Amino acid sequence: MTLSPKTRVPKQKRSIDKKNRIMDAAMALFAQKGIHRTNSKEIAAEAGVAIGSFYSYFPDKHKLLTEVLDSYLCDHFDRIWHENPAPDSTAYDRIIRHYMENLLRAYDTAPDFHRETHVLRYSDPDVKALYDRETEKELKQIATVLHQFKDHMTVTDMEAASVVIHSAAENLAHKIKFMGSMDEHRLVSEFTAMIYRYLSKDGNAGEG
Amino acid sequence: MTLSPKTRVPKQKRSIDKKNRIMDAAMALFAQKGIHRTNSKEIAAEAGVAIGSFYSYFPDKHKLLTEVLDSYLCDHFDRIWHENPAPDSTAYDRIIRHYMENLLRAYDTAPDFHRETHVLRYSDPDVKALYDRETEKELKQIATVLHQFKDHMTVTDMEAASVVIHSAAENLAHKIKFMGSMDEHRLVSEFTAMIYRYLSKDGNAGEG
Amino acid sequence: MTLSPKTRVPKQKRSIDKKNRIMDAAMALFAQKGIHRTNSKEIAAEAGVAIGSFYSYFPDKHKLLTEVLDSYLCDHFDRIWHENPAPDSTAYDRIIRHYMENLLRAYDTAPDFHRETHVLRYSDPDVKALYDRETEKELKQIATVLHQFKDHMTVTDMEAASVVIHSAAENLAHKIKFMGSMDEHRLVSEFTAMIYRYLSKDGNAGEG
Amino acid sequence: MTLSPKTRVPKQKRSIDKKNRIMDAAMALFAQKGIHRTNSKEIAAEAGVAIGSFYSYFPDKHKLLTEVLDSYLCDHFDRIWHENPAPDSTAYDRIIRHYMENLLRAYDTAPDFHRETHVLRYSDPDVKALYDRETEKELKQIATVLHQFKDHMTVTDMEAASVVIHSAAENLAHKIKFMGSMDEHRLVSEFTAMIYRYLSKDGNAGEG
DNA sequence: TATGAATGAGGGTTCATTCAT
DNA sequence: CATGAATGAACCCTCATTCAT
Repeated sequence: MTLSPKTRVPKQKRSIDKKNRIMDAAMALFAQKGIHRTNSKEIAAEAGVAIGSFYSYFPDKHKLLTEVLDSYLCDHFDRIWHENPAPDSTAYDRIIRHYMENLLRAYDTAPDFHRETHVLRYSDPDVKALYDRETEKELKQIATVLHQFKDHMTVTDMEAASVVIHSAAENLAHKIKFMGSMDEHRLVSEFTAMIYRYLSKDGNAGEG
Repeated sequence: MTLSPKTRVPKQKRSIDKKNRIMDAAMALFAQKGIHRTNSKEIAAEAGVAIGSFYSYFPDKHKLLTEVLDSYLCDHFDRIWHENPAPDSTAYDRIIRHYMENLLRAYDTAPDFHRETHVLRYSDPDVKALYDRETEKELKQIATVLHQFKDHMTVTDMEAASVVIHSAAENLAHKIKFMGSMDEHRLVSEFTAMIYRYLSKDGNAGEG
Repeated sequence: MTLSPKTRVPKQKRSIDKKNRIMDAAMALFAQKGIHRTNSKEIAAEAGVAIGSFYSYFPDKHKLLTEVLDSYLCDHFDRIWHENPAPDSTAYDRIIRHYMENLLRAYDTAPDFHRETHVLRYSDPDVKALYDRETEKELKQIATVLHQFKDHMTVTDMEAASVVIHSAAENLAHKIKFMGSMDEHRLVSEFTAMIYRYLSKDGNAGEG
Repeated sequence: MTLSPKTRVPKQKRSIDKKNRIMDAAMALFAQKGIHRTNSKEIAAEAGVAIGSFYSYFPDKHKLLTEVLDSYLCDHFDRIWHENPAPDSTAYDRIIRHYMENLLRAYDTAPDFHRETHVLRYSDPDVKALYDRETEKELKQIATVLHQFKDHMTVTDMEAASVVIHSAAENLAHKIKFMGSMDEHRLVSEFTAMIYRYLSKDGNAGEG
């Protein structure tokens, strides 16, 4: 009886389920068929919901996308950094490899969805904003780790270093997960080597 | 890095016949307004051509896109590798920096078009094929350069190294050119440092 | 023009029960946003009532409209004829001017609502029926007044005269209240002159 | 081959026919079923045209309406003032009656369409603009006529007089043509009497 | 060969009304 | 009786592509 906002704010369990059903259906279809090859009617049908319900939970198709993406990216971040914590070790190469492996595993939840939204990053301001937020969070984490080892490192511009490392890792993950580039194991090893030698004061030691 | 500096056939200023006029118009509009916000009528109008002519030169809109992209990527490759040949030097860091700078300059011709097509790479098989071909060419170039200096390098899996380097460079270029990430100069320096230390047998020397 | 000055039952401030709250809300929104730009959910929300309740008081949106209009038109009539009784005078021009002024004042209660429903008169049979009833009442009043002064008048077809006068007055009111036509005062004076000379046996006397 | 405007400007005979077919179909349907009960597909179907053609001639449904109305109102004006010129007489009442009769006849072309658009006058700015222009033209004509007879008239505020007369005539026409009010002949006579006595210096003469 | 009028499937969104809780 | 989630027909409009001229 309060002056209701235009889109329903689900309060009852049944409703929350429904909103989630729509989001799940959307995520699945976006991944399967691509985002702009999926229309709102299909999403509603896949969720087992009338088209009218769709529009009572989301003001439009685009807002649905950003809500799904928002939720996905939060999960994604947690999977990289919280689900499987880094080994408490001074073997930096272990930490680097662990990071890259976690990153790759994080993509396994919904690689197609990630790919489909990632491409919108460059053309859709709302999607860009969400990815930028995610990138900021990632950069902060990387910078924190770099800081811990700063006495053993040659790098001085930590901020730039974070960007370069993040950028390299991200695109490598995309090559592996989106394009099936080469053997994953070989690339992880090479990436680990690259970052290790880049950071390490004496470039020779390492895993093996 | 002396690979055939054969003069690049200038593909710009080719507004000679109708087909080329259409391709130029498409490229301009795709860059300006985005690929799926540009419709075939607009392209024909911009090219000063009837919509019917459009369809006598291209079976459909998608084929137009791939032809334009094909031509663009050939140019792009030449701009990176042939337009401004690498210094004949053993100062590897110079060569690395030179590569990254050339790469960034190559994007300046049509950054918006590059961005717009790049995103389709992940969802459109034909676009993917063209980018894959381009990537193959790039990897071969990088591998060739690595080979020249293999005695001064720690790296053994050259193929993996090429992928990792290319991947890092490409994404950094995208961050800089598509997203306006940080200061270009700082990132180029940091990238150079990363690759240099990664490859170099003794990780300490370098530019400065 | 002394027709029963029985005190008008104040229909405003009737926000007592749900049904009245809904009717008030509807009237306000119809006026504010236009009738077909107002949907049933908004009315329910504005009334602080569930949409389900709406439909337990009114079989459909259209019935709500006609009930609101019915009530409004009764008010409207009272405001013209009972609220501010005509001067007991033989100066006919005074009486004419008084009528027109009362009419204009009556519109001030809810000009936007009046305008919005008035237009439906021509396309909606139920709305037409209500307005026709209202018009009948008005015509009767005008005829009664004309009758009182029949000895001083040239007019013989009183029924036709009533229609012509009512019609002129009504449309002038709409021009003034709905369209902001010209200066109200000038038009009222000119209308008074027109009707006065039309009715009066010697066309020259009058107010000034 | 000129940079084409978004909606087709018909140049060939066939196209002009088509645009006219659409406008005629729209006018017929608007009259028959009401403006907002007529959808664009129906109009296209009635005109024997694909929905896509509809939208190549008109940017949207609303523009179609205003174009049809524009054309209709120009016709309407001509029918009142040019088709059947007023008698060259000094019998003012003849002129008044002639005006009212012409006005009524003008409505006979498309009374339902007139009614349907007239109601939008109060809520649609573009429709209002067209009707306002029409009203201006009418007022000018009336003022011109009044001017011709100014020596025989009592009225001094000609502008206000024009508005009052036009307003009375218009609404009377609506009552007669839209609502079937009373006998047309009686009302025309009474209207003629009213205006004649209103204007005439000695209020007694006249037709009969 | 060139033209541009014509096509119509398809997409996003609204809202009056119902009915299970 | 009150609630508000659910429904789905209906609407407006776009645009890749065809084909008669």
